[in-house]
Amino acid sequence: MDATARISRRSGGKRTDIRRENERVILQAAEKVFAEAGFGGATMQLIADMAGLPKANLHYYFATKEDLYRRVVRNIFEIWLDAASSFDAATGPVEGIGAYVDAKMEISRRHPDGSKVWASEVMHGAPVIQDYLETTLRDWTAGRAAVIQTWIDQGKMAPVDPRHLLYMLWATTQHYADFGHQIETLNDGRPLTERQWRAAKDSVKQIILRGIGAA
Amino acid sequence: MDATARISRRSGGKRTDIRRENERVILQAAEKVFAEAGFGGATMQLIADMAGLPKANLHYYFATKEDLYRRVVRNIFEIWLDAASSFDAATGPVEGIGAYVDAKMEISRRHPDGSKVWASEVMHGAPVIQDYLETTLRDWTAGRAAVIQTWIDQGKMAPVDPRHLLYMLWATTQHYADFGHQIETLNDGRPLTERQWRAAKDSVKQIILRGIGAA
DNA sequence: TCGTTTCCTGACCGTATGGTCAGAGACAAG
DNA sequence: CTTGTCTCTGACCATACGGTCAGGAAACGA
Repeated sequence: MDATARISRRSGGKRTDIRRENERVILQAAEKVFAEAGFGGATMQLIADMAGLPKANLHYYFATKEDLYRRVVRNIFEIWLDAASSFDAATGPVEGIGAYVDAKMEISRRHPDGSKVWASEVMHGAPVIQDYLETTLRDWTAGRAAVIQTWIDQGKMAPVDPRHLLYMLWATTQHYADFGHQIETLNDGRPLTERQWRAAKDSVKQIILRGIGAA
Repeated sequence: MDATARISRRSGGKRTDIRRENERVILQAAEKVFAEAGFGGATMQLIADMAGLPKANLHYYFATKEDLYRRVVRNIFEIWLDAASSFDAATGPVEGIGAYVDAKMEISRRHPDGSKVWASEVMHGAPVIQDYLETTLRDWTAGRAAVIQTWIDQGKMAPVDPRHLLYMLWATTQHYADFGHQIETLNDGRPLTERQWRAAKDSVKQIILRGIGAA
């Protein structure tokens, strides 16, 4: 790499900034629109309006609607994978699962749109991220299931099927994002308060940890 | 109602049969297509092809795509309300919640498409069934929460927030329908067997019932 | 300043979609 | 057979959509 290339690629470069900033704005708008309307219901025009850019400009950064969608889905997937680290550092179920629930509940709270896009994608048969399910997610799941199994073997929790436990963790935490509208309606039309979010986390942790005989 | 009208409206009448049968076929096809593609991605042509009818015929029975969609959503909602009866006849959490989980898991297994359509609808802000959420579902939820509270007061289970418990029941059971594709992928690409479904039900019941101190 | 690359966008295009409609066909009642 | 009602459908229409493109504007390096 020569000096010229190094300079033109430096992260603070104006060119780079423009591209990065616009991609960020577009991805953010796209996440929202895909979450609200689904892939089929979303339109490039709607995303463009929400991003404050002409539609043709979107196609300059993302060749097709599907490319844009793919990026949105991968983004949320990576956020979730990060939350997995909660699991690793732990020495037992109370610590590990507790931290994992906290992390995933926080994601449901902070990134409800991304969660909905992911849910939608999987519900429709995962047309664009099937390979991720079969590789990354499969490996991740096998790894955590093994960890849970060792906890069981060590007598740190009751013998439960690790996979069904994982499904329950995913379902319960993501429910607060995917079905947030329903929860809000049942909460007299008001979003959960800080206090209520804490109660939700505590309830989930309490029931599950006690349910697996770890608390 | 005079004799003529009575005859022409009798349930076995040929005219009535044609209408009912065609509506049934259309609704069945629509449920599948809406589940697979979402409201925006579904097309009347696709539904027509799946139902084996010309597109114009669909518009004879259902004026608009939205009318058809509305009917599909209400159908699954009523199926779920029926499952609620499991709750009522019970005298305690083990019996009541156990039966409710069984009923909802069975629905996830038998009507995964309906479940997906419902999930999609709620995720997108419940544009067509918001009134149902605010009336029927709100009442139902309040009623069951009260039942759970009495069980707590009677010492039949630990003090947990009834609402978060209900959310967990909904989330966990519906997960097996809505994320069925993901579960199948993690099950080496094979659908859950009869045995595995039983294991799933048992795991869910075991963790939750124990988690609320009822088992 | 000049040349080059990147960025931007109004106007445009082919296609697919939801929906309409006139009229044909099926059936029952008198 | 006649009349009236319900069922059916090919052909059609206006619109909206994803995507393209030519060419202008802006940002650089030299």
